[in-house]
Amino acid sequence: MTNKKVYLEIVKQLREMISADNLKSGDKIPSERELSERLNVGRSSVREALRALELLGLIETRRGEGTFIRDFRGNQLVQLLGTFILQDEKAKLDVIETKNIIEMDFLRLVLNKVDKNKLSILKDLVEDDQLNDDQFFYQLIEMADNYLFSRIWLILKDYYNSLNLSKVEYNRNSYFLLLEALIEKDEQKTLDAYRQLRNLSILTDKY
Amino acid sequence: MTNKKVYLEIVKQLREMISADNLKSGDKIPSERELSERLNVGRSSVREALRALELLGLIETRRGEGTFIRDFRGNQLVQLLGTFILQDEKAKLDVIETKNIIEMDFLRLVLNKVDKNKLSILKDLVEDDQLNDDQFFYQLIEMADNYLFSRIWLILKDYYNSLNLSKVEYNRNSYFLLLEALIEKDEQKTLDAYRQLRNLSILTDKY
DNA sequence: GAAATAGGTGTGGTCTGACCACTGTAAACG
DNA sequence: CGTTTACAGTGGTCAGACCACACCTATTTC
Repeated sequence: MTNKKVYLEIVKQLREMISADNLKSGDKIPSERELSERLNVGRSSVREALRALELLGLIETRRGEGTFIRDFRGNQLVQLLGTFILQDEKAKLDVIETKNIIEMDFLRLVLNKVDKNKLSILKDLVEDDQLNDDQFFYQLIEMADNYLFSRIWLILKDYYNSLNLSKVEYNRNSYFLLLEALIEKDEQKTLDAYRQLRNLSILTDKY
Repeated sequence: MTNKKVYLEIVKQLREMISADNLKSGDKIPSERELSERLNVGRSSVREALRALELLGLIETRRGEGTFIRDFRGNQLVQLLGTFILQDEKAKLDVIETKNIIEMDFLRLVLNKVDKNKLSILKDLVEDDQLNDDQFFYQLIEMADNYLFSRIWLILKDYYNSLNLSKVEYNRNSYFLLLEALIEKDEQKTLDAYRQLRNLSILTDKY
């Protein structure tokens, strides 16, 4: 029964190894040759496993040095998938809609954790034209303090920007209104300000 | 300049090849040996690329037959990542919070496109205990008609399930309340019903 | 003639050995 | 003591070999 693929078994072994030795990001894992010997498999099989994990962004290899565990949290794999998937028109509309929804979500999150100081600083930045739209929302999303959520937004942002939509010129005033609404902790007003910012009306009636 | 890794180049080539030939899921891609020859690289490098894509779930290989493009939609990569990544507690909380937020989002989406027939059918299914929680929400999310959003939820669901949280026993009644609220197009009532279903209260005050 | 069989071909799966490019370090040198 | 050099270890790549398996086809068998 040579049923199971060796490289998958190696992936599994590696996972256990990492867990057992409590390895963290930055730590070195055994060399390909050593793994090959220890696990009684060919080096090519080890490499297949490592390359797969590398593409997933779980490890990092440096020639002449070795293979290291990576900080998983920036899983770029979704972007990889994105370039494979996003194609038809409906998908584009979905991106736009989803991005808007997510942005409203973290506006609500921010409402719960309003930090007037940070918002004030942000206001100054807008005043000095220091930020573009992405950067503005990135500042906000950081306040929401949810890493996973940030990731989703970052990916959506990339998707969105890759759509090459005609850029709408926003006026600074819209951002001010939004920030003020946040400071006032007024959800309705905040979301209204957002809709105005994005020129939303019909489709997103409830949003 | 042997800078770029060959296997990454192969991944890229494959992507272009798939795009150019308009290959869809189920289609066969050239054999390892043929790719090796056509791209002037060693077969082992081709294999490294293919194994990586396989682990990502983008292709499927069948010994004796060949390598085929897979239906991307079934993202099993999440499980892999899940077991690798989700470690610290904050990350887990983020997953939970995010999943809840997303679910509320598509409840709102559904509110805009209420289809009483479908909701009625869903009600019957719940009545007959045909669905578990995931399936219930999957039915709802389909009504929201946003593929990208569905994908995000599916991923979150997988993450969530890989957390191995103690299962809360939901009672059917909560689902009924939720469905009724949807049918009535009452946003407040819908979200309240959802919170009750998930036993949310404090943290998600605004939600 | 139809069905069962055997063989051939093509495919992925794995291993081995070889060589290259690069890094870090210890030994040799000045 | 500082600099240079040589070497060992590591990842990167390739070529060739063999195995296991799936499929098709020609042959045999009934």
